[in-house]
Amino acid sequence: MFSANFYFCHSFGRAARKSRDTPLTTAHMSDILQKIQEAVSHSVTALYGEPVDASKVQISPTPPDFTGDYSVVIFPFVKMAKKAPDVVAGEVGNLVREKVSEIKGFNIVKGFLNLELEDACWRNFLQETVGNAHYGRRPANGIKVMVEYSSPNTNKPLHLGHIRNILLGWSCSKILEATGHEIVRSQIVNDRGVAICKSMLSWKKFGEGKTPENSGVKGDHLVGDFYVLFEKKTKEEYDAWQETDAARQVYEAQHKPTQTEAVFFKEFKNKWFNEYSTLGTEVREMLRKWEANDPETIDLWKKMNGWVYQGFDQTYSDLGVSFDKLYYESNTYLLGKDIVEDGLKKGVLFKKEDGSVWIDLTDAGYDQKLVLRADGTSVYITQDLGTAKMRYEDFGCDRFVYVVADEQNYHFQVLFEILKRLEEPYANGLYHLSYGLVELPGGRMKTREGTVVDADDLITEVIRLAEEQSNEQGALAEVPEEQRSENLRKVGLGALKFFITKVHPKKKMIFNPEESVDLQGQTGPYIQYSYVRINGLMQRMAKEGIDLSIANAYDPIQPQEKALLIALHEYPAVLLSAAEAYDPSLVANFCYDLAKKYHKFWHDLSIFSADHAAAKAFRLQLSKCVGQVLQSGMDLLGVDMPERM
RNA sequence: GGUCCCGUAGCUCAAUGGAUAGAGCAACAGCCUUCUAAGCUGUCGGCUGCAGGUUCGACCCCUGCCGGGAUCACCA
Repeated sequence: MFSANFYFCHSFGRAARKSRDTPLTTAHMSDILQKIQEAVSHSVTALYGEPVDASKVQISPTPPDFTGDYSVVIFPFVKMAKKAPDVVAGEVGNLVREKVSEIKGFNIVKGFLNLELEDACWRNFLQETVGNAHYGRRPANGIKVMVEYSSPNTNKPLHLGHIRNILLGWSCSKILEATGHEIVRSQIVNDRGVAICKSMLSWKKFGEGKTPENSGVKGDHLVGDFYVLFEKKTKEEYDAWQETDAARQVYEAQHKPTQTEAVFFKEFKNKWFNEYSTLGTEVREMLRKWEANDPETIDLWKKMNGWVYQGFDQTYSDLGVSFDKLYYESNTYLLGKDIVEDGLKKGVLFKKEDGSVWIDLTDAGYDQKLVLRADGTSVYITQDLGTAKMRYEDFGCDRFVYVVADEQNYHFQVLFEILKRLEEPYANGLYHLSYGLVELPGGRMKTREGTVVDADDLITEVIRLAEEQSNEQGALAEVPEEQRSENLRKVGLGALKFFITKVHPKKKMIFNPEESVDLQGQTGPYIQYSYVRINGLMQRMAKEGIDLSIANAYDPIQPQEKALLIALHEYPAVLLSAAEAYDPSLVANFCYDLAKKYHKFWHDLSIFSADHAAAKAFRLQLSKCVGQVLQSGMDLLGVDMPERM
């Protein structure tokens, strides 16, 4: 099937540059793709008389089944050349080869010009990369970005959904940082409102003085337990109420003909809570007292939120994430009114007869949206308008990334649109990193059905799985306990974090607690394992005092080695794409691909017992470089590498 | 109903508009006297939801359908 259009051109003019004695003066690998693009551009123009933008020349790694390192897509030039694709490829190939001394030869397959680079290029690339701890990273670009990646409520502990949110945000912030941005990591804590009041009231009525200290329950869980208890007590009250004469009268007077009693009372629950419930009345009273700064209520609120923060801090610390700036809703929920004032002045907003303030976004495909109630109090979006401005004033960031689930897409579209119309200076730098919800095999997680996967439980479980696996292997049997548990932590969390970050953010993901966090195959531990193998090599290398300087005498480079070199060479471009797309999954998939190639290399080729000293040195150097890049890439996902496993 | 997102192997996920759509899991069959087998190799598995269109070339872009989800609050 290849016979008609498959031929090699290796032999053209080889003699002059065949000698290995004098190393080629090559361009740095980082420049070579650009050099090829320019050469193609010039060649096409010279041959066919039409200008071609060098940056538009498509060049990509040659797929493994074909010979070559990089391939140029020739189809775009076929029309201007008025010749068959393979003829064009041959003509362009010859000219490009003359212009770029690093090209050893080329072949043509169905309109693809496959270029093979001199091994010297790759040896040089390895040498200049292996010592470079910053490989792939870019210098500061002067752009300041705030990433808000956690916005928990303080009435219950964090769950699996928060974990995806946190890991995505953390990873994005690391990727942006690596590509030269200055980062401010922020959290907005929803520390006020009716939810926390429910926990407070519940504790006050039924708590019997329980604290995290005297009960041994982690603070956020303790507060969450009282929230659940409140819901339970409310349900009991509601069930009892339904038996009363008052309930009967309400049902008789208000039910629709088609509604059974059960259906009616199910739908009536909110109304009942707001108008009939004793607990409802008490909790509203508590909220009122909070808003009135009642000292006793504020004290309780501070105490219980304090417990929650201790708990959150523990979970954040377990996940290895941190924040530069915390915002609290209790400080921001009144913000935004000045912006509304300003918007009215500018005529962007308008006031209805009742005094409420609105914006009309129907021309942008949205609806009319309330931004301030008639009584002058804020709604959700008012607050976000205010905090946006406050953040800008606090830090002067050029860009703001909100990591929030996709159920709030509409909210952010509207928010950004309003800020644009108000001509806020930061309005064009806003980005909603929207991600799909995490679902269980049976559907969404439901608090009421008790299917919520708790963050702390999950972390404990993945570490337990790692330990179980490790015990089967027995590899850590000799390792001191402290170091052992540290490695197991890294493996367990590596599995969890990789499992979550490898999925494209926009996609909703199915999380099966039984099966999802594998330790084999396309997983975090698979990648960590390749690092551990490399680490073993490095220790032995240090012990034996091996000199890597003869690596440059290695020849010829084997396909398994070339595959690694090409992958390593892609790394900086992967980071750039990931930063531009706010997409950690690109980095995750790159790391997996690199680890896979390394395992193959390990299996196929001997390292310490290589035939020649140069081969040994080269392979060690290559391994070291792979280890560096894997560590660097996984660090951007928040994954630490164990030394042993 | 309007708007937005997602439909790829039994399952979980990949694939800057480019070559024969790839991995892992599950199932089956192999590979440790050798640098850690959490590894490697092989077999099995597909009308990329359907139908058109644009293009030299479409999983990818456009249109229309069909499924699934989100959202359209003076909740956050």
